[in-house]
Amino acid sequence: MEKIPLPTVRRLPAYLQILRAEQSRKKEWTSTTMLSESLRLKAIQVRKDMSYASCQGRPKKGFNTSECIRRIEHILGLANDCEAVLIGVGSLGSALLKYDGFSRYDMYVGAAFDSSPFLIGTTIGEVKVHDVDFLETYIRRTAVSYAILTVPETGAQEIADRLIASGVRGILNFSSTYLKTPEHVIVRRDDLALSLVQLKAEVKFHQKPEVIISRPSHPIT
Amino acid sequence: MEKIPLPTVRRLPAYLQILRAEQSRKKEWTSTTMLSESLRLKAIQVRKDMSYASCQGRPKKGFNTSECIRRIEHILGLANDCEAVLIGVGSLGSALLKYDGFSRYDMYVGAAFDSSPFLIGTTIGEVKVHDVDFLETYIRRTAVSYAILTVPETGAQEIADRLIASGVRGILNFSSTYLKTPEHVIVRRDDLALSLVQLKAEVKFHQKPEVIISRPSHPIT
DNA sequence: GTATGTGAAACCATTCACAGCA
DNA sequence: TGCTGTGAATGGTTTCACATAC
Repeated sequence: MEKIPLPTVRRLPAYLQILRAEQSRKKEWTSTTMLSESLRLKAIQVRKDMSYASCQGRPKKGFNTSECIRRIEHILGLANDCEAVLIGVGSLGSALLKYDGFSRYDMYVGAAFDSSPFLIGTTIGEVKVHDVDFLETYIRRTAVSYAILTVPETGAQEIADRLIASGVRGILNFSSTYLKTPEHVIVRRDDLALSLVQLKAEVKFHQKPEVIISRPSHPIT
Repeated sequence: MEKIPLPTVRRLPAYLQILRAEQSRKKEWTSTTMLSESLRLKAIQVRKDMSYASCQGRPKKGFNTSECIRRIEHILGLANDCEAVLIGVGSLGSALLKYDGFSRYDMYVGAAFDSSPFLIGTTIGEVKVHDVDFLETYIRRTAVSYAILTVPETGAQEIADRLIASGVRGILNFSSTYLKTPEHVIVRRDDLALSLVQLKAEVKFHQKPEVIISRPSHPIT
């Protein structure tokens, strides 16, 4: 199989979303043009990505929607349900527990953890909140590989260490901390403030580039 | 002034965070080594970024912390406070209103908007919730340039259109919708489910690359 | 004609190698 | 020796040009 560039892999979920929408509208074929217009990407890039993903289309028609969906789902490993745990049931943590979007990619939050006696035992958005002392036991028992970290900054590193020691391979970190983790663990940092300031910086450069930045091809928005 | 690569611009806020922490610890000088270890970046990359940002350091000492902070703040345009509005006071919207991290980058949410009579008039985390009908008036009056969109998918495009018509230049979109926007508006999409599935995909490729992906140098985690 | 497919070229970012300075 | 600074080389991604299929 061919080598797929990381940026391409990151765009695949976006294609998947559009393709699924097309499928639910009973469209058998989806063209590059359609995908590129929906996602604001250059048509040529979509075609190249499809080619990397070994999706094959037909001239004049486009790509077979269902087949393409299957290919992408396979590459992303979405075939079967995938559980994540969430640690830190503050306002952001609670919002994520109520969030229903994860199922779009066949993922779900199976359990939440906190140390507050007021929260332990409660259920938020169908997810039960456990005592954080139970964290290691739960992860080992269920062999969960992914964790969503919504704890205050000060506790983030400690919890991360415990997650990793218990076998977690991927951490979605919403705290502003930069976690120290071993090579084999992937951390993705989703810093809300950072998102906003990056947006601001890009707007600034876009309108009056007193500092000139390159705009090779912006990521999917 | 020199052209700064977009990836560099995106790393600047991270440097800023570390530099500020150093400053508050009264460290006059900050070295590349220190920055690179904190952020898990290669030292050479940090130096190159600093060079792009026209920060100049001294051999053996490093970079002057305060001066470097000023440079980066200037490039990112953080000099003065910057307001954003938030639309959609659901659970995620509320969490963001209570979130106190924006001030790290001298930004704040000045007003929130929703259509629910139960929310209009209330104050969440010091931010007042207004009737969404008041949106255009508020934006025009205060000349706000940034908006955080935490509305359900179905309403996202309509609100975006109204924001843009009122003069907003940057939208932080938390809905899963891909917005159609004119060239001059920057949209940054922060899809929570997408983050998790991207994390999963990267973990998958990292452990058993049946599909091989390139790993040039991952973004800051 | 219209849309896919692919090797080559262009472009951008990262890394290297080595220079300079305290 | 330890750290910054920079032009050149490398590596990866996007884009182009053109071939191909219906």
